[in-house]
Amino acid sequence: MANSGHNTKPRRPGRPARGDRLPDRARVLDAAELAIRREGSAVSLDAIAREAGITKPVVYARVGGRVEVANALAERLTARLVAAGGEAVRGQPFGRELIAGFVAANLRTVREHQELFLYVSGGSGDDAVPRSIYLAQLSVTPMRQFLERALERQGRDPSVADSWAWAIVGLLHFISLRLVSDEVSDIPTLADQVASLVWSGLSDG
Amino acid sequence: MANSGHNTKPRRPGRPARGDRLPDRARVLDAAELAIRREGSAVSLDAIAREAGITKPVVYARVGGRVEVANALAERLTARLVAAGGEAVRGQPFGRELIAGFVAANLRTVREHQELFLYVSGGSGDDAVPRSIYLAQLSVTPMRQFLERALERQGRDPSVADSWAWAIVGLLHFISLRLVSDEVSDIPTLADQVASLVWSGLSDG
DNA sequence: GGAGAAACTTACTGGAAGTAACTTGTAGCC
DNA sequence: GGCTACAAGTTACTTCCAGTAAGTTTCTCC
Repeated sequence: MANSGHNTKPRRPGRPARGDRLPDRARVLDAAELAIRREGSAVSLDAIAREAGITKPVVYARVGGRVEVANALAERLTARLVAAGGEAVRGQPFGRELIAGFVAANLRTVREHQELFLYVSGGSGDDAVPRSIYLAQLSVTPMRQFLERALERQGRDPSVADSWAWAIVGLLHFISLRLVSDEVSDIPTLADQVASLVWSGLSDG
Repeated sequence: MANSGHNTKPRRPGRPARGDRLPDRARVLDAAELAIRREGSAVSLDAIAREAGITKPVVYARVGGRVEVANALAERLTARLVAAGGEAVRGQPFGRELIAGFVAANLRTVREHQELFLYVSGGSGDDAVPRSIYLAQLSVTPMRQFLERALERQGRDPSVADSWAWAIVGLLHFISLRLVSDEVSDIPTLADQVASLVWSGLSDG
């Protein structure tokens, strides 16, 4: 991160000399995450650009407008969530424990990236809902595949996997919201409670 | 609705004659719903005011700014959702059928008020998340009470009711998102699939 | 009947997204 | 080697919208 920070004096206009390029897409998104951490989820594009040591049109060139920035960050966050969840279930036998571990891994990841989570799940702009759906779909796909395999191993009908995946992603989303906003802080307990619902359901069997 | 419509010529400034007041809070919110139906969830406060036949400062006087309008509409929508859900479960024996009916009632209500649903669940502004939480809490409270009673009747520990209520509300929210955005249209099937998850869970017992 | 409050409208302010216009450096070409 | 075209930036503008201040009319009450 050669040029990060907000103390860089404004460059003269024009193409930079000596072939040195300004921050690339990944750096801009890094800076965006930093700006969000610093200023919260209502951060402006100008602030993001400033954090990256560049100006707004460069953000547009590298990533795009508000929508694209938010989508790109949503992809990053989702990738981390999927990775953490996958890590947590790898090699575990299918059962309540696995689900609790999966939920806990998700919650820990969300807490690590609280402001980012808040930014991508609503952030600002009129497109919060389309983005929510986009964000959700990124999680839904691996979840559905996982459920399909699990259901097939159980000899049950896998056609519900898609609906169940959406349901579980939504469930996780709101539990995460509760975690980052409310005063609920005990992740293991919370994860266990959620797991008990998803595993056994409401029936008293 | 004496003065609704957008074709009213602009009044002269000043206090209206003959003691007739302009639309009250409820009328303004009615107009807001109408404007949302017409212009979608990115509607501006000016457009809402115009729809009500008034001007922006009156919206501020009656309801408040963007946040307050969105919250007020969220309360309305939630009230309808809670009413529809309560109606669906009244007198029914606790079981999978009841859950499916409850979910279906929710989904039908959301579909009736698609744009309103999209407006309150993200709409615009930086406060989408606080509002999501507020909106959720309105649903969570009755849901928690219902679950507490059900769990007690089953002789189980009711302390999970709060987490479960959040989980179920989130689940419903995303299933609703999927309904209004995706091409999923068959509410009974969807409701049944969701009910099967919430009732029996993932365990193959 | 006049002063002050009440209930409006118009007009302004400020911030942020998105874009046009300008500036500087580089590369290819004859 | 100079000239043209393009590449890669910044500055400055436009537009839109939320929120608010200032102005206008009517009502009320002494």
